[in-house]
Amino acid sequence: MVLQKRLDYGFNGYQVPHIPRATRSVRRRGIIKRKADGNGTCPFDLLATVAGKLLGEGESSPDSTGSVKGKEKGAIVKDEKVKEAEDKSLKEKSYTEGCYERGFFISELVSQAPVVNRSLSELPHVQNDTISRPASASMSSDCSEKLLFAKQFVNGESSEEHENFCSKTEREASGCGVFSSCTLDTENDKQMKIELSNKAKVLTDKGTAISSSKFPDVWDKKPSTLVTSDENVKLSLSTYPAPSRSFPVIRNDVKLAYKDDDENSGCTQPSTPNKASGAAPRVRDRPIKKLLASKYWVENLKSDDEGHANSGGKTMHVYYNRNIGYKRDGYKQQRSQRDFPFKKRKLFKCGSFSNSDGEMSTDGISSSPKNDLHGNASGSSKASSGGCAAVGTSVFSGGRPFLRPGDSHVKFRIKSFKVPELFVDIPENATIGSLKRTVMEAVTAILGGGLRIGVVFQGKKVRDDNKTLLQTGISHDYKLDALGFSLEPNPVQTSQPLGQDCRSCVLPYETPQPLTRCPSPSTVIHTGIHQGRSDDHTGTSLSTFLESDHESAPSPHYAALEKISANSRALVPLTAVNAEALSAVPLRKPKRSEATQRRIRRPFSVSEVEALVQAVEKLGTGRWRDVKLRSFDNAKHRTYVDLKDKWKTLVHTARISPQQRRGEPVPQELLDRVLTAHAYWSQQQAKQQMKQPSETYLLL
DNA sequence: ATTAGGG
DNA sequence: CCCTAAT
Repeated sequence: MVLQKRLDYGFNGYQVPHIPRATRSVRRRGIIKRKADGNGTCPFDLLATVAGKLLGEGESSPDSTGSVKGKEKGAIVKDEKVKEAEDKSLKEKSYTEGCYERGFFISELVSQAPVVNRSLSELPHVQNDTISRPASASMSSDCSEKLLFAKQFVNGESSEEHENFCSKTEREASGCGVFSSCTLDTENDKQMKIELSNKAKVLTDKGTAISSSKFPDVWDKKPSTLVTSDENVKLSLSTYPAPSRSFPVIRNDVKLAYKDDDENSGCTQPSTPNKASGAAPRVRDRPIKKLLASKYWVENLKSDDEGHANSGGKTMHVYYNRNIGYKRDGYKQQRSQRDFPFKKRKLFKCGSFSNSDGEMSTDGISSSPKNDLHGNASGSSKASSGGCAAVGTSVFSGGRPFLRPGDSHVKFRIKSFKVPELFVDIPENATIGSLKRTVMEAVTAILGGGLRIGVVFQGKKVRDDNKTLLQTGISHDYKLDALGFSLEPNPVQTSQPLGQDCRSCVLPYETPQPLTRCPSPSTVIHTGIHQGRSDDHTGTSLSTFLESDHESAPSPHYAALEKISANSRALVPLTAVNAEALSAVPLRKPKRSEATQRRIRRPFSVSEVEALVQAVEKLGTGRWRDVKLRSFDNAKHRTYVDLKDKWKTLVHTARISPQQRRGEPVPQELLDRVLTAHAYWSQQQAKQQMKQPSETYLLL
């Protein structure tokens, strides 16, 4: 499978109302960085894998020292940071939304197509359309192109299956695809192979099949039915293209409203109460520590597909990055999540996508230029253009490709995935390397975060993860109009219970002001429809959810398209407030990677500790500058902040058991002195406060 | 520039 | 150690 990553970077053409940047940009940058660093833990393996391989791995450029360092920290997730990052993503997205899309394309393989790596320009209208979008400068990263072949092995029942697509047997996809290698810039030739263990299933929105373990509570995993057959579905990237037809993909239009943390988002506060309420311990409810940072994606649905009254905006709280932070040690993370689901979940809670389906939009991109008939072209163009779409889609064609009789394998290649939104804001004087890193981080954040893979077949979404490819109709001999994969908001975040809370929170922001985000004529085209989201899923069980979704019903491509267009308009509105918030958020922060290197770590030696203790004993805590002058005046690298921090850690160290201490052991004697001194000075400090309550206390 | 704390 | 907020 090849990923052609198209990144538009919004510098040049994209005109955004300028808004003062947030002052805290620096910090955010840091956040982002960390996020980017994380690899590996994705909600869904497939996605995760892809993202990880494509984005994370191999990305470490030599120059990104900072990044590397960042990894050290990576293990530690900072909720706040994550949130912020996510928020940022959201902001960016909304920001960008409707204006142009950035795409991540996995190009479809055409069997005949000789060219492995296609330049964007080569892409069919749709893609081109996107690319050509005004204002968006598209950068195509040369991602390695890989072909993805899905191969379905015939199981013993194959004959039966052939006859009847709907075999009773349900297979689950137990395996996750593994991409052997995929790096953005390098190793273009590598192939990615996805193997689904026996009983491969089509992963649907539920995404349960895929690493459900990571999000245990979110989805109820159905007990998978295991088939003993040896059949495997293998998706491998191959280099040769398969003929594919494009099918129209429908994309939902989602409006994202971003709310800055600084403005106490309603979400934040409300959420807390909820938590207390004991509402379902869903992720969402979790109050986020600093909700402030949380952003929301607000989806304003004026009308659903059916033309229902607008459901109101849907709020999606997206925390794309949440995972990233944890990635570093997936093991731990997972464990922790299980043990303390909420804890980690917190991050997500607000990030849940309330949109009913969770699948926001799918963009269809037809691989072959020819298939316009079905409106593919239009559909695709719309999709692609629709910067507004919340989610990226991929299109690929299934090729009927090489099927040998008796060989029930389905081979297809994902031509591309679009990354919903990436907004890059980077100084002109930034280096290319930093730009790359920045983009990479953004992409990683998005992919690593709450995305899941959606499968669209013949114009309709395949929601049942338990279905086999055959049951779904995807067989080696299927007509292959279209098999599409889409990147969708991760359902996890959408836990029902939470949804309302978040939503309510969001509401304020959702002010229905028409925002002309997508001024370009193409806007209409861009807008996607909100698929399947007609009903409010809140409270709906997942399964129900799936069933209820009308989308599941096979619908003609074009029908879907129509819907899309209709809905699209409604979605557009964004609150001015939101806009500002967004604009205010610093999108990118190249700084850290380049200039601001983290200082090297310099553990305090025992002698230093001794000096510190002695100084503090005499001067007390709170006079770090004096301490510095007194005992570390020569140690240029020791700032008073360092000394303060060291004291802090010393106190902590002294309080924990020796077994828990790490690093060069500090003599117990010193630690005892630390505690003594700390206690003494703390007492002194307390006394001081008692003496001069000052006006401050009067208030009470 | 410092101080205090959270991360 | 970093990052911020508050002094």
